[in-house]
Amino acid sequence: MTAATTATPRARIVHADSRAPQVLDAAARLFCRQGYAGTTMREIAAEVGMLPGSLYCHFATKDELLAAVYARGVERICDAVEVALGRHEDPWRRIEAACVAHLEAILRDDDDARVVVRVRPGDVPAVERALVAQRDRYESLWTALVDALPLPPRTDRRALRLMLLGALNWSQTWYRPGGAASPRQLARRFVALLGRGLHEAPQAAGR
Amino acid sequence: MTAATTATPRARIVHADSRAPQVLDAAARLFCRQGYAGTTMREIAAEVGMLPGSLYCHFATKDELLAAVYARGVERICDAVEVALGRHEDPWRRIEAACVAHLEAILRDDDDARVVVRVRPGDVPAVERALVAQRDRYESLWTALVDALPLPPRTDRRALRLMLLGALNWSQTWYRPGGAASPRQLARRFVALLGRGLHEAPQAAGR
Amino acid sequence: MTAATTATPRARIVHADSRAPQVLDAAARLFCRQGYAGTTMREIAAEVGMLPGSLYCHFATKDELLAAVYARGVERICDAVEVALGRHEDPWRRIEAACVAHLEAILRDDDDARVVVRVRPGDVPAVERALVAQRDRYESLWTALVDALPLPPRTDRRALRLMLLGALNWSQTWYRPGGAASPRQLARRFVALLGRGLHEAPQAAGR
Amino acid sequence: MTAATTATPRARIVHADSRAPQVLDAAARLFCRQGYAGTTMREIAAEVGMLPGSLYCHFATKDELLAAVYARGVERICDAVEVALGRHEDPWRRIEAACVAHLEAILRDDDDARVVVRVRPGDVPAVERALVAQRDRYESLWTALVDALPLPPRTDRRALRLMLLGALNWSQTWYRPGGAASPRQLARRFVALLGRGLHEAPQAAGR
DNA sequence: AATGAATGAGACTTCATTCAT
DNA sequence: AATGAATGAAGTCTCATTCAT
Repeated sequence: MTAATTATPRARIVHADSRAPQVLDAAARLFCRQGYAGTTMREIAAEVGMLPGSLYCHFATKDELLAAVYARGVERICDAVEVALGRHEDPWRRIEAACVAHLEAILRDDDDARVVVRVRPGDVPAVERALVAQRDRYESLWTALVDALPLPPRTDRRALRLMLLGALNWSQTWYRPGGAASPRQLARRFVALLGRGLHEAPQAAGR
Repeated sequence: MTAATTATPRARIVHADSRAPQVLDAAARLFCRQGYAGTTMREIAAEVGMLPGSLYCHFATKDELLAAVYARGVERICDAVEVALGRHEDPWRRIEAACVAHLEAILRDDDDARVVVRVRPGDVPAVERALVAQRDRYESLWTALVDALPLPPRTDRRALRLMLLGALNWSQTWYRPGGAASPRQLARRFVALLGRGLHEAPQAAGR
Repeated sequence: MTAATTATPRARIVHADSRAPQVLDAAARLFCRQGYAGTTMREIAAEVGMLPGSLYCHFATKDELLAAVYARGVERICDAVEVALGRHEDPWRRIEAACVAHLEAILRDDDDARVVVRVRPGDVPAVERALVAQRDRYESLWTALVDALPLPPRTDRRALRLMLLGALNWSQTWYRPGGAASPRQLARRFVALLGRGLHEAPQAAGR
Repeated sequence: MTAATTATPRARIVHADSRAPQVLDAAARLFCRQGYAGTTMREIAAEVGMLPGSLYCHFATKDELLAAVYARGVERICDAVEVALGRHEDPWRRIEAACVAHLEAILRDDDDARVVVRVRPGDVPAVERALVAQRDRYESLWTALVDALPLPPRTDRRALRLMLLGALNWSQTWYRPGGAASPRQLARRFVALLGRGLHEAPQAAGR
């Protein structure tokens, strides 16, 4: 943190009492609970205590509202991961930290982040490009992380990245808070499974 | 055996040309392309060349139509995996075969199977129970597969199962046919990544 | 009753096992419970254990089905009233007996009779004529009954008839079986109220 | 008091030209012409020159629209009767006035009032309670009116009330404007029939 | 006499969105 | 920035009815 301290809000010329953020919050909450197509503008408005028409003071269309939520979500995950990365230098430690941050973001109450995993860009053609671009920006970060790993020769790094992110993202499907493992533990176990190798040492059964 | 036997088992007044299967096909196609909420009964009907109301001769509600598609999908994946398993005895070979069968089912043109991965049961409360029950039936098969693996002591077998299935299922999100790797190759790479161990040092084991 | 005795059914050429009567029963039951517009052919069919299309083996349209029920209903009320009239000669006794018979018919389980009171002919233009004609046939009977009463000069006999029948018919709106008074009692009280005169004798308050 | 007062009490952003009343009018007109089940939202909308969906700006469901019409109807009848009662003190005069007011309300062009008699609450389960409650409110007024009558001992006052109201209400079934008697005349005749006593012998009393 | 599938119209209702105020 | 009313299209589903079998 630099000079600008807590009390002094950044001088954005947005009316201080704009309720756009509230709208985004509500939309995020509903999108990630019910999906995009399963959520109506009415519901979002009701959640904020507005009338449906009023939403259009802040966002031109439902699609754009999603895009805004999505952007915030990617931002949050990026931030979380970057903060986590800042604490480690070892490549395996770094990827583990990234997994923990990613999983915490998409499993906990950060609705924006969860939307990024929940909503398929292809379902909203009008903004598909924008969504994919944002998601790609984030995933390139993972490409770098995986590339930095010291791996056995001929390891398929792309498959590794996809496997890891896939496992993490899919967990949103079955994870329920208060379950056996916390997001942090879960992330670590996934990484451990990959790192250690599962073929029993002695048997070397292989093919 | 008299005259009226083999050819006409009991087809008497059965209207053999029910178009229910076509409806299921169309529904599966659209559900997995556009999602459940994003698909309309109108579209399904149009795809079969029926009027929307005619769909209700075969399925009482949209929800039930989904449930029927879903059931067929689980059936198909189960069958595919079981057939694949029949060819192997070694636990690692078996799980690899299951991964290949699973991935081929949910990435190729088997729309029913793809719907199982695409649609979240929680999005359709009216039939959530039914969907989850079917999916669970299938997943228990995986629990057995993972349990059969000879693994280092204290390996978290649940995490392993979730990781593997998660990675497979999520691939539906990004996979495009004609890509770099076929479903079969992809599945094998995922399994290989897990089996070998990626830490450089004791890379001795493996295939 | 003439020669044709009980065991020998009149030689109608209707197939003895026709289920048309069952259909009529079911239709009557539902029409008088839910009204005409509020009852569907599906419901009627289900009540008889048929499919909707099968109803059309017996009745060409829903309207005609109503007309048939209605006809049976008028028939039943007429019969009941005529039987009741057969037992009395005194005009007041006769009208009281008619009221009792009428009320018992439209309040008890005779669904056909109840439909006659429940359904407004005007709601079913296609058969309105037929319904009204049948109802009129019955009401002419009441005109005769009222005309036969020895009444004070200048009594409005038409108003009397309308009032009496109106009170009787409307009771279908509020009457619940098992209530304070039976249909028979109720009918008698109505007649008594009319016959006795309610102005208190001595006061002669009137206008 | 400053400038901005009297003329604009609080009308600020109130869109004064709501068409809800027009919708109610149209609904009442159609409900009492065709019955509740026999009337469609389309028809109502067309009658007001709206699109069907626009009706839902004002009423959440067809049922609620009926409830609103019904409420207005009860209100109107109550008002009419109470106004009529205000002019009389003699109990017989009062009940006669009530009958006249009631009958004029449900036979003339007050569609709201007519709906109250036309529609059976039991046909619309979702709002049955509300309708019955309103109707009961009105009928309690009649209980009081009848109780106030000086009647021969042991007269069944409940039967009297039901008979009178039944006769009045049922007249909606057969009455056609421009007929022999006006609603006012009809009501008076009904009351007269009850008051005088119709047995020939002691016809002394009366008007 | 009855079935099962389908029709075609239309039911009620909801959707995202617009716009004058 | 927000409202209340409205739009126009479309949503799921139901209706009476038809017809080959």
